[in-house]
Amino acid sequence: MTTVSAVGADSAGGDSGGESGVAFDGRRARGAARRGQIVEATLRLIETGGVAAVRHRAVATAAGVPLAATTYYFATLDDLLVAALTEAAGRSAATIRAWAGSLVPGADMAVALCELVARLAGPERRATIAEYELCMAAMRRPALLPLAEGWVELLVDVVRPHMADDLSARVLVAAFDGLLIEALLAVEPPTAERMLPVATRLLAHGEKNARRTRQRREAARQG
Amino acid sequence: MTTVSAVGADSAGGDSGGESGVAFDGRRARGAARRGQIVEATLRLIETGGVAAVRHRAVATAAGVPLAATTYYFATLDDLLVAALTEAAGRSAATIRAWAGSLVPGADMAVALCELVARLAGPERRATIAEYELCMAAMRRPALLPLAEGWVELLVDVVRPHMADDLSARVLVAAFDGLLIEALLAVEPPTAERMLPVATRLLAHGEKNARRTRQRREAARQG
DNA sequence: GAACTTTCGGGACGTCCGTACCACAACTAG
DNA sequence: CTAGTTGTGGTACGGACGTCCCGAAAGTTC
Repeated sequence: MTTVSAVGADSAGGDSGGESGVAFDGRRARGAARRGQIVEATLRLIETGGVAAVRHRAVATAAGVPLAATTYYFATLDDLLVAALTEAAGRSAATIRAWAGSLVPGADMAVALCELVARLAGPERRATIAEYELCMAAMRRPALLPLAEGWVELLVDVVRPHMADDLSARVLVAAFDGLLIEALLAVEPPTAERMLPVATRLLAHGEKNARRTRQRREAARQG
Repeated sequence: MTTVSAVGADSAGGDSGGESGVAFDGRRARGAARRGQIVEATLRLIETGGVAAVRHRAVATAAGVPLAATTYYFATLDDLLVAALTEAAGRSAATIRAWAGSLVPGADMAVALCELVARLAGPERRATIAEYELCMAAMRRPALLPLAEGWVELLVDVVRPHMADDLSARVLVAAFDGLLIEALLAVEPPTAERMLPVATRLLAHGEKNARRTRQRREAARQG
């Protein structure tokens, strides 16, 4: 819920004292909370209206704060988008992490992936589109591009422990991206069953290999 | 070059006469040309500044036409985006068609795909981003979504004659989409070689199968 | 208490936007 | 020729926008 922003206190002036930790300033605490409200409202706004709908006034209304609060915490609209992208990346990684964590060792990876994609393109379609829109926005802003790239790397890192090797993790993420964007472009989101044939082929790099590595991993876990 | 718009004459009033073909109205011809200029300028604008940069005034300046010309041919900005998306989809399909046509029967599909993706994410990066942005814009506009979905189907149709079967074509397009979006999100576009391992695994559905079908196809071509 | 920092919030400025209007030119049809 | 249609383009209007400013309030430190 709370924003774990990487930007920190940038618009604030400067630390008052030296290196001693500021005990606890109630003002800053409430300020951070409000900042989180604004970021969350921004994400909600992107979900309903796209990145184009992100304006100071709209964000202020959605967050229930006065107009000046948005310019106080985010000097420019780009800063606000940076914060939103960071937050969205974190949420997305959490989603994938939860999915990866619920994988059972013996199950078919393609089936699990299709279920994830179907969910992201169906019930959670709006949030997914918001994430992709933020990625697109990042392509045009050199400052945001590393963040978006790190997003992909984060996904790879999240699924890596559940895969046989590094390459398999990258293959899975690539297949995930390909399936997801096509599912998002469909007039009505495809079911997991409909995507399964494609996903199976995408992830079937000779099933023998995969099964052997899987068994090796399980053996290592038990031994 | 010329716009093959599906919208036709919508902002014009109505046909003057009955069903007889209008012989040749020089005004309409020049009007269509100007319309094409405007669409092309819009695409150029999207390449450099994104969909957000599409404004009547900016388009007019880029196309070298007065402001009123843009509102004359496209009643609203959305109409202009529809035309741009249609045009972009056509160009994209032409690119893929050219690529598919240059495939040699025995060559490695993964290598060819990586070269295509490297080109689209490297030298032609801006145009590719423009296409994806238009797709994203389509996700929010019910009127445009079928067009974007048709785009994906078009890609499948284009590569289908070069593939063993229907499923292979869909797999290829999905891998293409996944690789491309990740390549676009990289800070510097990856080389074809760097993507090759992932692409190879994505397209390797048991190499035996593929080789057998390929040989069958070649035999059918020669016999 | 005083002095200071931080947050708050109303308001205003200049700019750019979409769109509409309208007189006029180019052209065709009769 | 006249009448009618179609393209042209300068201009203007109401509104929304990003951003800045500055006084007030809340809170902290001494």
